[in-house]
Amino acid sequence: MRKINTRSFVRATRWTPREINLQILLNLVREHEPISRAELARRMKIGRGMVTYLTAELIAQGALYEGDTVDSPRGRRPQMLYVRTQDRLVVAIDIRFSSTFVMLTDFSGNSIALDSFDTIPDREALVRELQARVRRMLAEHAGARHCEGIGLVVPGMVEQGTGRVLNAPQLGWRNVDIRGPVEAALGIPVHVENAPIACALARMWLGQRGAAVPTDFVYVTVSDGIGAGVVVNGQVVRGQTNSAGEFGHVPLTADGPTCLCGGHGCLEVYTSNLATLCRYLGQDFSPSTARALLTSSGVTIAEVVSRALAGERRATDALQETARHLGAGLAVMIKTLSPSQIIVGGEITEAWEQLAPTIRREIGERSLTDLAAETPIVPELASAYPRLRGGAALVSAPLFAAPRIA
Amino acid sequence: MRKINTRSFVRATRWTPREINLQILLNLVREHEPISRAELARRMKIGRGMVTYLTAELIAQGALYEGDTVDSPRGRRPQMLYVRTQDRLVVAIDIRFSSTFVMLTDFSGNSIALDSFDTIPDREALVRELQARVRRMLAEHAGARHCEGIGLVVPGMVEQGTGRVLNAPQLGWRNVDIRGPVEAALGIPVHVENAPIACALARMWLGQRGAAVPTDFVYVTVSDGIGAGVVVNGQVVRGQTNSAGEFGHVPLTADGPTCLCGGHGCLEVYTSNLATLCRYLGQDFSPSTARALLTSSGVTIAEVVSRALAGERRATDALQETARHLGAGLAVMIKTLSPSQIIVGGEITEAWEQLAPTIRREIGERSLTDLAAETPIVPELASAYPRLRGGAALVSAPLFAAPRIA
DNA sequence: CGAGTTTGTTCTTTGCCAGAACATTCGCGC
DNA sequence: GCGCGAATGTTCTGGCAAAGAACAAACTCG
Repeated sequence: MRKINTRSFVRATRWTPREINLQILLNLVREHEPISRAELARRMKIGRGMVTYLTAELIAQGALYEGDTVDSPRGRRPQMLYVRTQDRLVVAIDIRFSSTFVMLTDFSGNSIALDSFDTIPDREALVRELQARVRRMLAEHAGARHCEGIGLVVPGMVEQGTGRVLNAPQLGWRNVDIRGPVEAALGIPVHVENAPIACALARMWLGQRGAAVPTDFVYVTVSDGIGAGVVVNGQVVRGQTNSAGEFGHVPLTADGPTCLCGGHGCLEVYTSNLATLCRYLGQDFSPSTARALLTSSGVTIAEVVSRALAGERRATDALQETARHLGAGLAVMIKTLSPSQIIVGGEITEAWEQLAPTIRREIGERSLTDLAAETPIVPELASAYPRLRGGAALVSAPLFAAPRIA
Repeated sequence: MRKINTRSFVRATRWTPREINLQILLNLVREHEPISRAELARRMKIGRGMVTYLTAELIAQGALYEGDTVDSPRGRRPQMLYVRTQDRLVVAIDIRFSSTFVMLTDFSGNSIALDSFDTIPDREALVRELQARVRRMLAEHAGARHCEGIGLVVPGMVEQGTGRVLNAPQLGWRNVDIRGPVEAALGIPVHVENAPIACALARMWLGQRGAAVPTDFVYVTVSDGIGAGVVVNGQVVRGQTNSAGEFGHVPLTADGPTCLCGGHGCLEVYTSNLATLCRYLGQDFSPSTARALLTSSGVTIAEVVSRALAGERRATDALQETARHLGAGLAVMIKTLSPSQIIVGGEITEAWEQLAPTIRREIGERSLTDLAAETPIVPELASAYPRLRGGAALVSAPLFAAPRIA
């Protein structure tokens, strides 16, 4: 049951049914390709004539294409339909504290080329560098294919609509327009999004064919901070001030270490990679000094994870402690949102086999119901480049989104 | 951007635009009544002819009615339209631990008659008592008007669709079908809902005319426990297992008092009315003994609140402590959901002037941004019977809800 | 009392869904 | 090789609702 917003509704016109049915058809093809017109007619419970009519428009638009006919037990051989994704390109850009990644993908998020460089603090220089690298990448790998958009992912709050980066502490950006300069430099439409939300969008829109796509889930990113992209009723939760999903600053205890946010005992001060590293080094976590300490020590989270996998006690202990607190944090998400699953991303997922039992136990101890305790917790490896896939989703998803009506 | 669920979509038919536009029109009349056809045409950006056509159907359905013509500076006098709510009745039932309330209202949630009795532990006897009281109430007050539904509100988890009460600890109900027996006893369709969600629905659907209706907010109920009804993107958040919104069991600190849920330091053990009362009596809170202690002492939360209003130091101190922890709890909601406002219901709101500064200060200390710190916190007095209004909303809201398409 | 203005109704046109009819293409059996 | 049945895909006609013009109604003002 959804309320109609009478201040910003979209009334139905004579073309509305067509818009809706075109989108349903496109999504059905996407999830069941290859699929014939007759099969689509059965699934949508409309006549085959209607399907011919609708597909003709989608083919003319370039959204679908016809493949070969295939064998069938009897009768005329059906002609299969596919979504045109392979020759429609996206450049996904992931700007992080230390490195910036650029990936060329198709509309399905399949990687074509990958590039990375040290993040340049000066913003104008960064845009120039991006311009050069994206142009080179397109020249070398695009061929005749067309790049239809750039999906830019940043570790921070992004204003919906304008694409303005409101606050990205790791980059030191406050109220920065990154979309404008990049769009001007490359002449391609740019979409900007917060990293955890982008990861969630990738899960929602670029999921495996045939896999049940969840409509209520949380994507938790464990890196220098803890972020979360929350999806409820098939839509991302942004909240009034674009700051929803800040589970990283939910306190686990009132008298814990001080966090950068000014609070005490935030989830983040126990479970971020910085916290895990400090623990590994035997140092108390202090948000102001952690970064300096770690650059001087030279140890990275990837190293701690691989040492834990190799069986080094100090590393496994540090990670177990992280897992304990992470479990407590995930329990809060389960209580407040009751998601159908939680996806965890970040370097520590490489050691998931060590972490999972501890996380599961902590959740079990804190769950209100047995069903809640069984909420699937799914790791996503950093090697799948979830942020970059999210960037691809930013560009390709609007093609498949439900039309905004009423 | 919303994803189309290809497993349970509703395709658009030839009548879909009509359905959508009828609902938009109905909602516009509701929020701007009295309103003329010409004004509706301007707001919907359609021709007046179309409005005549659509209103004719709504009038035939009995959803709208024509009022008198009114003066206008020049030209033909417009004929005003109204939503027919006054002669369409709802029986709202609120079953609580100690008392059960029955209210007869119209479709706008306006009270016509109110009745209450001690909650009967035996379920069959309770249903018989409800049957008798509802019948008497309808006989005495309904007149020629028709009761179109019963909205039943319970303090516990309710399964969407079946109306089954999965777990209501205060009533000792587990997996109870209350809808079936009441429907059978009275022959009127029954809708069952969890109390905090019902309160949120009342806010969303029975808000004041002309007032901006928020599409992202949280309704927090402070009573024997802490509950929350969460609305995101104009829809209630239920989650996978109908257990979303359990902010009452989010821990504020890891080593606090033990809660009934088995956790430690839950928001509920600091801020529920039981906790406040124990604090007032100078007793440590223990969930298992609290209820017995309070029945023996005979003090109620309403008394503590009135003593605080009278200036009794022990009472104001107890409430201030509650407000401090409640502020910490609300800060968690603001961080995770970024709502446009939080509504607080319960007896303690009578002392809101004492509580508000403390709550505001605690939220301010814990907010990530200035905007978040300014999130409006709005009290709703118990005298407004929010649960019963929620019961009314359960019946009347579906009439106004957006059609389910795509 | 007529001109001007606004409201509300009626009527025609246009576009899309719905469903029947038709064309196409295959396997199978004689 | 040819007819038949079956399934796919296309075309055509009908009906309904939106769009918008034309018209009727009702009021004010000079």
